[in-house]
Amino acid sequence: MLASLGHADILIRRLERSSGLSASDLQDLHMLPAIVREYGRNETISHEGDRVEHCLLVLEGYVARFQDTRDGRRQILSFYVPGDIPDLQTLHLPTMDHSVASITPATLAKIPHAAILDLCDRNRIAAAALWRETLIDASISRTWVRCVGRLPAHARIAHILCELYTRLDAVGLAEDPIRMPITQEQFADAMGLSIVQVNRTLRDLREEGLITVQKREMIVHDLTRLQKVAQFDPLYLHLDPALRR
Amino acid sequence: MLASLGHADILIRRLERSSGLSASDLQDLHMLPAIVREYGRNETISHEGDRVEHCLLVLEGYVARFQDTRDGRRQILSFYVPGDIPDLQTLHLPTMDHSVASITPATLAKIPHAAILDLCDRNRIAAAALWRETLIDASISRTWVRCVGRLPAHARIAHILCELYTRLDAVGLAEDPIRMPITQEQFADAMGLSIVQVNRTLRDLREEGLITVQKREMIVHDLTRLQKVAQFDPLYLHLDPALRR
DNA sequence: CGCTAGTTTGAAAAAACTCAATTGGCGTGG
DNA sequence: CCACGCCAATTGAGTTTTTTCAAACTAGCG
Repeated sequence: MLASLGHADILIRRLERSSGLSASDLQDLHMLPAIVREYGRNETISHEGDRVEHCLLVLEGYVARFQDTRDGRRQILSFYVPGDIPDLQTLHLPTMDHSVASITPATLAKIPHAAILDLCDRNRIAAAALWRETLIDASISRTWVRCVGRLPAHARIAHILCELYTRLDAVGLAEDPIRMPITQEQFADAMGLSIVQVNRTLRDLREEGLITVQKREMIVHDLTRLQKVAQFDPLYLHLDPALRR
Repeated sequence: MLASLGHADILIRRLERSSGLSASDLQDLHMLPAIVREYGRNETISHEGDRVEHCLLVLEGYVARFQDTRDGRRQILSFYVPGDIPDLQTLHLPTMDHSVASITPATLAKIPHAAILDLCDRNRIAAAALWRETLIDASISRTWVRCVGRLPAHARIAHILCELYTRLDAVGLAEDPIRMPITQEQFADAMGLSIVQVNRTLRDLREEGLITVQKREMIVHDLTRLQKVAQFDPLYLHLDPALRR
């Protein structure tokens, strides 16, 4: 179905928080048409090499971007939660340089590039907010480079946990205990580790009393200490209103 | 000195190629004021945590962005060559989430954010071109995540060589033999390896006849085979005009 | 000529990986 | 309701990759 979506609401709330804009600046977003679709777990939504003409807005569930290596290994490049647009860069780079997949059952809205570009022409403030979102996405990738390139396994795992916790918290989705529907294989593919290593690292973090895991739910017991282990500094998420222009 | 720079030329030429725009669309860029400054080798130009009000345009030399870890290790996040703007994201994220340093003697132009933002308001086409540049930068970071996270040492080194060669070639700077003024320590910090490992890997690549290194100059003998070792696909650099909108 | 920064090599240690087997949870079909 | 099967988590053991440490070597420069 093609509908003038109330689904813009989640995007508006997101941009209000992340860019510190008022809802009135973003009213135009309500005009964006979208096709809403549900996906099962582990469905590939778009492929590296595709030319796309829509952006994907996550409404529900978790989504990831990834690239594969020739020998069939996978590197997850980032996780996305409701309110995120995993492929916003396709607005100006319509050829996908990576793939997108659901990692839980998920609901996504497909919004035509043409509509977003048109909106950007009419509303500079919204345009700047969207540009800013792509810049934060880039900042997250840079920090992953540092994380994967220079941190030992236990710090990497702690880091991704801190990031997910902080990002979910920023959009009001961090219940406690926090649901963490990510498999150990996915953590491994995200942090450049083997499944076995992830498993042992999680055990260690458990034994140190930093987290508890039961039935896909993760309880962060000691965020401060977890951040210390992770060398986690939330600066790169650019969430702090005091640091905005 | 604050001057209406002819230094815009290098930027214009760059955006012409990368965005497929005509020089007339970009005439406005000549209006950008800039402070030109020279730096020595290994000078830190801006620091993580700084709030900045200018962007840096590389006119000459090589520049890198990096983050440090608590124990004093360093991760280089990307390299920049003439025509690049290493911190274009500060337009909308004025707090630096990483540092910038010269890795050779370098000349940079400092361009005030206000002037660029003003230009973007007046010239949509230039604005889109700049947005696009930040998106390519993000794409490069994502590919580095895959590279560092999932490729063995010899593929990582081959990959960064292919990337530098291709990017230099794209702006007409890839002479043959190509000058590669990057130390083994910098390769190590870029690819998440130890200096020793980089040295041994370069030796192996040399022994396989893929490259020659003498006096800081690197000759790529067999780009095709090097790309194969690296699993290098230039798609992520988004250089191909055929793939543009 | 001696200093420095960078490169190179050997050897031992550490981190992480692979392989292989087992366990546990959960949904489905009988 | 139970058994089966599947996917994910877990554990042990041996191997590989990469790191660390230490020392020698080299080239450029004042």
